[in-house]
Amino acid sequence: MEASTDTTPTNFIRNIVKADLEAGKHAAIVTRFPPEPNGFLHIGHAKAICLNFGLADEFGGRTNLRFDDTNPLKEDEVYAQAILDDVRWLGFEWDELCHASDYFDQLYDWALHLVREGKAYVDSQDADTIRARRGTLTEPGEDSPFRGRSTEENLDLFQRMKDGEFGDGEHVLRAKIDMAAPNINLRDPVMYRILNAPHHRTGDTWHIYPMYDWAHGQSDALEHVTHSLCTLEFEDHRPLYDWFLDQIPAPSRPRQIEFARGNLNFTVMSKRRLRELVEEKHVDGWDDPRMPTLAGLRRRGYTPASIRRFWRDLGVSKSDSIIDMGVLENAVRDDLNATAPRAMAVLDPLKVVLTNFPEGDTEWLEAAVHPQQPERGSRRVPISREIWVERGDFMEDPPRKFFRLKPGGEVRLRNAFIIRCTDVIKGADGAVTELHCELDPESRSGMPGADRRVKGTIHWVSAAHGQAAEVRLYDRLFSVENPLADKDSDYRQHLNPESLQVVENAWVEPSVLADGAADMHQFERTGYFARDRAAEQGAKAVFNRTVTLRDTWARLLKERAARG
RNA sequence: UGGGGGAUCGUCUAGUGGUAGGACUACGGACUCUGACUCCGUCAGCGGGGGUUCGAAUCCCUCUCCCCCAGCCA
Repeated sequence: MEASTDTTPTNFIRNIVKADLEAGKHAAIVTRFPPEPNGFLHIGHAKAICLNFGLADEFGGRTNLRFDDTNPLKEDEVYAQAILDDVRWLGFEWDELCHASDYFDQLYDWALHLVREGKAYVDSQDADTIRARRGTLTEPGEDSPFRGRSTEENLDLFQRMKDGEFGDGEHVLRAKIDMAAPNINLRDPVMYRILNAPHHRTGDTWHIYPMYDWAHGQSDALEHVTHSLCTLEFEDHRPLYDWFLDQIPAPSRPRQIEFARGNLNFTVMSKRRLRELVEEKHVDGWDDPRMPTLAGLRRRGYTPASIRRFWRDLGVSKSDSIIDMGVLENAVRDDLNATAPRAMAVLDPLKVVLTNFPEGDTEWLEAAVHPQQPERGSRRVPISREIWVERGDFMEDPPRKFFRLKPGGEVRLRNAFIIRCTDVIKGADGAVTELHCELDPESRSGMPGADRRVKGTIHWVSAAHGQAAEVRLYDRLFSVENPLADKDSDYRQHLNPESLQVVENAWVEPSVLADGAADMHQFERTGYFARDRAAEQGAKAVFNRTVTLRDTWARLLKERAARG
């Protein structure tokens, strides 16, 4: 995984763990990652994954992957499978694979215990009534008329709830705590609801299902989890978490610690909204490369290492944050810059005829797989009389400091020769259709004359050898930083209509599609690209642009334009 | 106006009484057969007001702003 020389930045949770270990509270820590299998994991989940697994790795502890599968109405096996895949892809392996549903029997027994102790009762009010009587943020709730039921009656009713004698919603089991508690979670929270629905793992066995609060802490205790890490919104559930643990003969005593979610700008990060985007076809599935899901990022070309490093570098705290997407992009660039083999691809082709290159000839040039890592060897790149260059690399009437091709100007063809533009050919509409250039044979890469310096270097692909490819360019999914900020408009209104741009006729050099070629490349000067085999229909290769390279020139132009 | 949290460079984050540090971004420069990378340098911050103290991001008071909670969701 990470190089051992990397130092782990500390944070308040790590400090707690360290202190607990030093104090001898635990022989070893146990953490857990507890997703509900009701959707795909996103980059925010990766924070929790890295935190939990990272802590256990660092301190020699264990981490369980536990499916919090207490609501059969929302859950599905396909999500569970996707979650497993994503966690493994991220680079982590769990010690035990657990399910809250594994504990349904134990939970039921403990609930019986609470009933017998007079700490839980069957409430037969309907949902609306329960809600109405819960009180408000400022007013206390009122006791249910069923709150005083006898233990015998509670036991009988609860048994029959379990046996499936009732319809959905007819009764619930509630903890008897305090209807006037200022913390609403303590106003006799529901422990079980009747759901006559099959569960993806327990089938038709159960007609009642435990609520989150009644399942989570107990599951932690059963697994001997020492540090139960969750996000901030559960902070005011902690008193309840502790209360439930106090009522049962728990086999261990876990501690809940909350940290802030990591939000990214220009996207949304709730499963509910991501599901909407998928179901309403605003994107092409959970693994659409524009999605912040791990499946989407993977398809986009993000590497596990870059995501791990991203979260490690950001740290963990309790303050709300919105992380700039640029930070994530920078993390992949960094990783890919070191690992991705280089190649040339032309996305917006303009034909160049090398007038003094013999017709029908092919010359094979040597080009480094990675210029900073000569040990990775070289690839062979063919050139012929006609080549493609990037349309944007030529300007007939260029601005100041334009180092690329212009009439009469010289530029180096990356890995090849210096050429001079001698003619600009235009179509009837005045648009440039073709360039005639003369190459300087002395300036060939690797030859004595190669050290002649020209200011610009551009990439190219031999027209006779280039492979046709489709390239998909991505921009941010939303056009505003925080799509949820405006309470008056729906976040979907802020979807960026230009988040996907399909380039049908790009050309890539042959090495990119050769046998055994990597799926990940840096197309020099344009960005990092991931082969998307799943998207390929016929023979044509498809590439997703993971991220662009930093482009100081483009930024300069933008600034100039802004200044007028 | 109930309860629970939070506020430190643009962003993320260290720092519980002793010169406010790092990372990313931005900016300037060097290098360059990728206007990339790398290297060097620069800018930039303790929400406000009081108080305690020789000394306060840190302790006290007060104000402001932000987030979460009234699912038989998690």
